[in-house]
Amino acid sequence: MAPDKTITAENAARQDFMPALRELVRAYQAFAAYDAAGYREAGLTGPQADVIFTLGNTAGMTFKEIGEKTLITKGTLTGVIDRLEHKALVRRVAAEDDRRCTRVVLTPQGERVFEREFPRQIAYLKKRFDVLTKAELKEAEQVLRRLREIF
Amino acid sequence: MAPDKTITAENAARQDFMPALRELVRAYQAFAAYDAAGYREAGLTGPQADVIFTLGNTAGMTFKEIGEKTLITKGTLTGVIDRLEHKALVRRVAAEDDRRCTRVVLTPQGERVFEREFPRQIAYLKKRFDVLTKAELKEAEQVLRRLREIF
DNA sequence: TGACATTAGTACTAATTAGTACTAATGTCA
DNA sequence: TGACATTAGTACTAATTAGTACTAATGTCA
Repeated sequence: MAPDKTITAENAARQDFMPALRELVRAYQAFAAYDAAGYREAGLTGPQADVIFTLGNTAGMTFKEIGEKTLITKGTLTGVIDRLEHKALVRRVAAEDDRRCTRVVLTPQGERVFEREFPRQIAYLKKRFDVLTKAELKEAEQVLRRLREIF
Repeated sequence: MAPDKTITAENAARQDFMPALRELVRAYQAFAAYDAAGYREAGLTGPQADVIFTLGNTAGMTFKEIGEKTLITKGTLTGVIDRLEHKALVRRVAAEDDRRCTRVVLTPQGERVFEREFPRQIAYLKKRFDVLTKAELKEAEQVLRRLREIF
């Protein structure tokens, strides 16, 4: 006879996959907290840093493109770009070819922030990842890709 | 001679650890999106589900304890508990021993939501995790614990 | 006892988030 | 051409978030 596999409020937390799930959440939260501490010192919020780092070394992007890269929905992006524009780090430029689109471009001041803060943030993250071997990094990449693919 | 390892805006994105980092973020985001679709159908927001699921099968917890379990800061928690109280799913009860503390307890209605939604959400997640073998789950758990520990 | 530090929760702010409704512009196709 | 669908961005809402300032209660220690 197969054992009863009905999930109840009592046995739910003891499913086989729960330890892996818990560690996924914890690992991400640990990373996110460390990451946030880095760009907060630079005076940027998470989404603001994300947009600046995405626009760096490009000729600008439309709202749609920025949203696809950063996973910020367009409604949210309006406010984020508003605040970056207010800080004079980006400009809205009308797209020449499609008048529905707005291109967002780093200002010279925004480029300076990118040139300074992006390498600083990467170096800051590298301090922690440096304790991992190349084999560990490769294994993590593969395991995480497998996890992503199940959704 | 050692090669120049200075991180610049140009080479930052090509650091060894970037693929693993990218996959960590993507795997978590894929999980979070799937998870959110589950409890949204139950009429709960993420933090609300988190609190209900944390309080289930307990005699209630203080704000401090709930915050530690869910990683919701106390300022945020006030509003989350307000809304759950407004939905009549939890009650604030004065703690007997320490008058600084408030205990938060599921109402009978809140318990019914827990009994119904917690197993449903776990079963919903299990559908995706079921494609992984026990060995894959174990490897994921170990790799993710290692990642968490570097922060 | 009384000064001082600590702890718990609330009030408030600015920013973010997902989502809906909307307008303007563009594309499709009979 | 003209109806209709699609696309891009904005306006708005409710909820969440981290953070600061605050009050009430408690603990510590001379």
